[in-house]
Amino acid sequence: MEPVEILSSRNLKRTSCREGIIEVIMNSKNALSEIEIREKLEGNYDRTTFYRSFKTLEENKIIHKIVVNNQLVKYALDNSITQKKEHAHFYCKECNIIQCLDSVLIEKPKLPDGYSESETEYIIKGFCKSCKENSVNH
Amino acid sequence: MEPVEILSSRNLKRTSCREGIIEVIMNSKNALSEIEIREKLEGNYDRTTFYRSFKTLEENKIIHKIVVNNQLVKYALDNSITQKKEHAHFYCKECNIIQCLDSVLIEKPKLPDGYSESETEYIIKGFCKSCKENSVNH
DNA sequence: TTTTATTTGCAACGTTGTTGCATTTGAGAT
DNA sequence: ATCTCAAATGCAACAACGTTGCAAATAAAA
Repeated sequence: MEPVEILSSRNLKRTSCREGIIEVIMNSKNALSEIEIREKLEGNYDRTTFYRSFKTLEENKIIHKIVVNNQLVKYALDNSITQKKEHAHFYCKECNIIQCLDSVLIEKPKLPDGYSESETEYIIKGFCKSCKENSVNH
Repeated sequence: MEPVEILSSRNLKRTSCREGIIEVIMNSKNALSEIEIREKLEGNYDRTTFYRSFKTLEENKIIHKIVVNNQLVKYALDNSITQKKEHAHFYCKECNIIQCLDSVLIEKPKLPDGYSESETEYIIKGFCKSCKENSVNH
């Protein structure tokens, strides 16, 4: 599915900023931060526009925000686009990459009586293979 | 265990700020934000001191930082103090309270070959019982 | 081409968190 | 009780992240 189709299917205006963000995220294997997206993007947009675009895309379930910690936020395509099930993410503390752990699924947990769930974040932090191999302490 | 004992067991200087933070967190049922802790604290400390105290307490596994999202961070006692197993947390989007879900344990996930895990965040967001009951749409 | 609601860019602002440095303080030694 | 010194604190300045209001520009439909 093309970025333009995704936008129009949600009745969102086709603007180059939105289109570009979707395209960059689509073409990336891993989740990307605001800065990483801006670097890969053609045009030069104001930070405000960026934040508002992210917000719109998130509200319309086109992208998904992954909060690694209070200082690092990354974005990936929403499951409704990728057709994936709810899954955990892996964050490498060395190379700062986030990848989907498609095999670690998030199951509906048993909540206390009367509680309801809307979203769940499951982030596993550690070191990826290449960072461990290149590390000094082995 | 008293705050003073906890500090000395980690070879940390006993300062009123550290002691106060530990005490406030100990006496709270739920995780607390920086502002909530400051409100309940006797003395008046500089924000810098606060952040450095949190950092020290976290590094020494006395408290644990729970990142709800990029704008909200809360602190709770570390599992090494509470003797609890790794568990998920519930965040109510209405009253902003975080509580431990002691019954939702975090199991060691199967990671790709060569990967290692150091910490895991599992946060379930939604609405708690009293907020759902008091809500308009029912 | 005209119209209109939406989006963008800019300026200003608020919050969160960090750094460098002088001063103060906790805690062990005297 | 006092001295000593590393460690902790307070202050000022700064950087990054994110938001708001408003005028100008633009997408999309008439």
